[in-house]
Amino acid sequence: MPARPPRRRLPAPDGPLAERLVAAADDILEQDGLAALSMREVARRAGVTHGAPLRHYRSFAALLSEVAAAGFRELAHAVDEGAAAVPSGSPSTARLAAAARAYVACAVKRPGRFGVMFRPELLDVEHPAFVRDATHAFEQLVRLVRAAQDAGWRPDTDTRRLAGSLWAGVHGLATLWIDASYAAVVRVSSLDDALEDQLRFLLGADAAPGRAPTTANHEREE
Amino acid sequence: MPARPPRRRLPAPDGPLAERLVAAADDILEQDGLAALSMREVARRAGVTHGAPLRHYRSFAALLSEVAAAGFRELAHAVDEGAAAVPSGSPSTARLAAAARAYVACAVKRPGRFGVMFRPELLDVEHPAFVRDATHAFEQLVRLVRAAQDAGWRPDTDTRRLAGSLWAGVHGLATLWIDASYAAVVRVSSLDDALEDQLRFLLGADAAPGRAPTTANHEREE
DNA sequence: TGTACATCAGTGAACGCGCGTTCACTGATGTAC
DNA sequence: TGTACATCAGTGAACGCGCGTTCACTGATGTAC
Repeated sequence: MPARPPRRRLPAPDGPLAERLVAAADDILEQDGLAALSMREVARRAGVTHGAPLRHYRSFAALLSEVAAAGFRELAHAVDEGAAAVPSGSPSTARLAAAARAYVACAVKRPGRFGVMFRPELLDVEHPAFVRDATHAFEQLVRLVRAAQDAGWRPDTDTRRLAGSLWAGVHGLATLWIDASYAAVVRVSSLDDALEDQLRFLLGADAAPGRAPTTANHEREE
Repeated sequence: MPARPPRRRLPAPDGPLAERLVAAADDILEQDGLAALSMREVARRAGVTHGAPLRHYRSFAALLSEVAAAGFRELAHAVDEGAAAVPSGSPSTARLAAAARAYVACAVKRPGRFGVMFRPELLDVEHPAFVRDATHAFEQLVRLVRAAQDAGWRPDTDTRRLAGSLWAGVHGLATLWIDASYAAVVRVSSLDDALEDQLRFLLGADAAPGRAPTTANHEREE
């Protein structure tokens, strides 16, 4: 009977476990979706036993809140980059349109994580990083809206509320696209098309000038 | 030792079990939320053993699809009633605004069920009643949009796409309100306020004339 | 009116599963002396 | 340079739970004769 081999430590993992766990959760969300996400699966993916994560996060909800916070950070960064890439001198709404495109692209690129960010029943909504990063993302949108107002767009509307309206308009398209409801009933060939429609609707033709509505099909009563 | 009492049939339930199961699922969603919803809990609530539902629905997903279909039917009905209550002679967008208010009211009244309607991973998205009722609800919106176009609102935009844009704009507010994200960052005192903002943003001042934007607070750069 | 039979909705035990969390432990590491 | 000690991240067994689905059954009901 062979002697039981001495228990060895695995080679050092590639980083502090706390961060690797968040990365593992992201992987699971991207590859297998929210339904496959659990504390135990995260531990498996990170190469530790299922008790280990609880040394770093008080609960599964706390880990998910960290995942959501990271999602808001990446979202804010993508939106910022999108808006910053618009040349100065563009119409007042052009930066908002670019921000909206970045928002939707980010959501659709990682729909699982995006979903977690808006599922408070899975999260600890008091989690400091979550509150901080979600708030920060919205404040950034407020700044973009304010700049557009300073450049003449809807100057008489309350800035935060205007930001909220724009957010809801863009967020609605993102979620309806992700859950496949939009494409199931609106006859549209791609998300890009739907998004440009939405931007023209929300911001006007200046913001999404690429396609003129020449193909409009106004279904008239017979 | 007392003789075991003869097993008796319970008194006849108040309706065919298939329908009672959907009603029980609705109850659970309303009272305890989606997290509490399971095949077994539905059976418990309906007063039958947990095997019974499978005589009527092939799977839990099939039952949920029936719940979602009923949700779309009720949504379509509420939207229709809301739009129909607008007196003729009102501005072209007034009916759309009323429809949007009904949509949001319906969503917020039963947030659990509304959530299920847009969670394809829980449903059998090929379920005939689900497909039929979801499609029908959207087609009804298309008719309202077409009527508004006939009355002069955005006449040069493709009707279905315009309906899709409006839907996304209203749906986004509903979901962000339900998951508490909206109120967490936008300073708004009630859903009604947020909704009127949204309608003014999406449809213009004619649609939501109640509140003039006199309290606008354009946060200017310092 | 009575009897034999088929139907089938609902029962309840069982299967096999994965979950979040707890907890006594081990063993590598860093620190104090 | 060597020793004693405390720390604590990670282990792995266990707890108790609920889940969706299967399946042989029972027993009330409707039908055929």
